[in-house]
Amino acid sequence: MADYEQLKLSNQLCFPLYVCSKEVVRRYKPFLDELDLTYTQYITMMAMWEHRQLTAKELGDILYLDSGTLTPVLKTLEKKGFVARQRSQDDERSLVVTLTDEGWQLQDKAASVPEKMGQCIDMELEDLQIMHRLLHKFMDTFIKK
Amino acid sequence: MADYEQLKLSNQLCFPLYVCSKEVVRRYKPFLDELDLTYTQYITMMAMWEHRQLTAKELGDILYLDSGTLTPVLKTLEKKGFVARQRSQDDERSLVVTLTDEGWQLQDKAASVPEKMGQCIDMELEDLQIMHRLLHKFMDTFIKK
DNA sequence: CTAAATTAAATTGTGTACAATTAATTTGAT
DNA sequence: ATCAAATTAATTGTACACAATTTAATTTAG
Repeated sequence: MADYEQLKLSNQLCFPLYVCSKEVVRRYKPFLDELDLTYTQYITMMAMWEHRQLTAKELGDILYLDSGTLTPVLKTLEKKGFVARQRSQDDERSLVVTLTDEGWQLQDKAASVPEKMGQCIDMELEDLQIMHRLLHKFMDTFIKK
Repeated sequence: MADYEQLKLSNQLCFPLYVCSKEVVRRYKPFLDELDLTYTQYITMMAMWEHRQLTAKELGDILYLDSGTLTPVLKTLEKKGFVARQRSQDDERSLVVTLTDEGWQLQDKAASVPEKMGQCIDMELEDLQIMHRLLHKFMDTFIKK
């Protein structure tokens, strides 16, 4: 007789991870709508604000996204006027992404988003800190090649 | 001068949640390929194995998915022969989902997936347990209406 | 008792995600 | 120096995910 206990959703680690992730992204929506950004576009902009200039490859490494996802996201951000895309002069294979003035200005509007989000999360700070630490520890095990 | 420190990816809770969720789902893939299931189809089957019979509404409540996602997933599972879909006799609005023999048989093949996944995760059991507990605590704050 | 409100699925439209492939460029080993 | 191997984006195809709308059935209020 097989042990099906492990097949229950409540015993999985992945399922609550998947649900919490989706739920938090969903709660960003009203705030990100004001910036005309989706969540994926938002984290892309966050990486750009922090690094000023990145290749598509570097963005993919930072965001854990491949070109199949990033290419359309970057084209959309370009269309919205927040970033510029141009081939690297050193290496024609590379796509260099930079922020436009409008992209930089958006950072001001975005500055209040983390705090607003914090108010949406009904959990003790200590628990959030532990979760933050464990998730980063977990991420560190995803040895990126 | 605005404080942009909070806009760094490393200070976010959502970003590692989002990355870890995607990575774990990605690691399920080789095991789920053997069952001819995607991750979404897998958690749907897990709910069905646990509850034997559910309406689409109940499945959505359990899996935190809406009909826009579930309808095509259930149609695919029906096409693969794992579930049957039929209207409730009590309430024609409701869609009752049941498992086929093949759907039940799949549970045997799926029984080893959780253990195989456990071996893929390079983190101490204690950390995983804490994370599990905190994620469930977090989920409990998503007061479902 | 019936019109209005509610509920449940399905549909539509947009935007990811990711695997696999393709195309262009660069690198490296001989 | 040269060509095979590696690297980088882009493309293609499949499958979600969710907001918003639509359609049909049921419930509720007056």
